[in-house]
Amino acid sequence: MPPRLDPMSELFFEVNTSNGVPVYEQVARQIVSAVASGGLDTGQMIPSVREMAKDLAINPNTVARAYRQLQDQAILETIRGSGIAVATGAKQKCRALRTKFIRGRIAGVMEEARQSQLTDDEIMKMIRSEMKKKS
Amino acid sequence: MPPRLDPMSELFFEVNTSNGVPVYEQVARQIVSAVASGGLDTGQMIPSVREMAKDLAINPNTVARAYRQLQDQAILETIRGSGIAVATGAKQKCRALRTKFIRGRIAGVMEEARQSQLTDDEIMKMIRSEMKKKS
DNA sequence: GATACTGTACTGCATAGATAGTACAGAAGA
DNA sequence: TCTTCTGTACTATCTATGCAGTACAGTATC
Repeated sequence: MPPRLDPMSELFFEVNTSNGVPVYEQVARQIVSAVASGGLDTGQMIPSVREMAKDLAINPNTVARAYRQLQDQAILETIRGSGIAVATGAKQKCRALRTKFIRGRIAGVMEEARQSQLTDDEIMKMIRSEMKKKS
Repeated sequence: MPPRLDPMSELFFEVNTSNGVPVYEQVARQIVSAVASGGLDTGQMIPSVREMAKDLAINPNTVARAYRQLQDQAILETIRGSGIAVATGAKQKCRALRTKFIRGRIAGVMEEARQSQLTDDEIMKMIRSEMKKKS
């Protein structure tokens, strides 16, 4: 069995408690991204609930909730008494999830922009300008 | 004084109670968009709290909250006993608000996409594809 | 076997949003 | 003047959500 991952040495998880996004969602999402990008491989043990909670300065239950959500999607699997590992076939699922999630966000913004009666040109201008800012 | 606007005849307000966005926010946002786009002009009386509530099948207090929020921003002004009208200079304010809001949304999605370790190319591909879908 | 670690279930608390009800002040219109 | 409409204020309640704290069950390790 692969050694457990040191949460802060290789991955750079962080939570923002003031942006409205539930903390457990942020944790789950970052795990999905890490698996999708290859930062976490199948079979790899992830940090324990308590360890992750300590490092992120959040409640263990919040971490457990994120893990459970990913378990329900068969992305993580529990080895009781030992820990939680990345499940077989998780990478493909996570890539699909990531795409679906971001596409959903984009669609949401498009819908809001449409309701605001902005033209496609105006929207694209804003997008390009924000994308420049980012990099 | 201009006649009060019939809420459903000229504007097409609608609320979605299952998308997580507070109803009062949706109402306020649609008014801002209407003013920004010229659907509502300065001096125009908007539907009364009770009328709007009835048409949208929501609580009058929820409508009042949306109106109050816009009053605080000097976009609407109260004429006690008569109703609420679009304030002077509201159009410019609303255009600025709308832009700020949508830009913020776009920036949020960009940030999420970055955290998901997607490249700018991948993001742009998704955006173009979603924009096609929309129209 | 004892200890220390795993995950997990359960309960309670705090907050935010929406609703409902009531009451009040001011203006329009018959 | 009287009625009816406006907005506004205030309180209470219900619900959903997020999070913290505690306790419990199973496994690894010495």
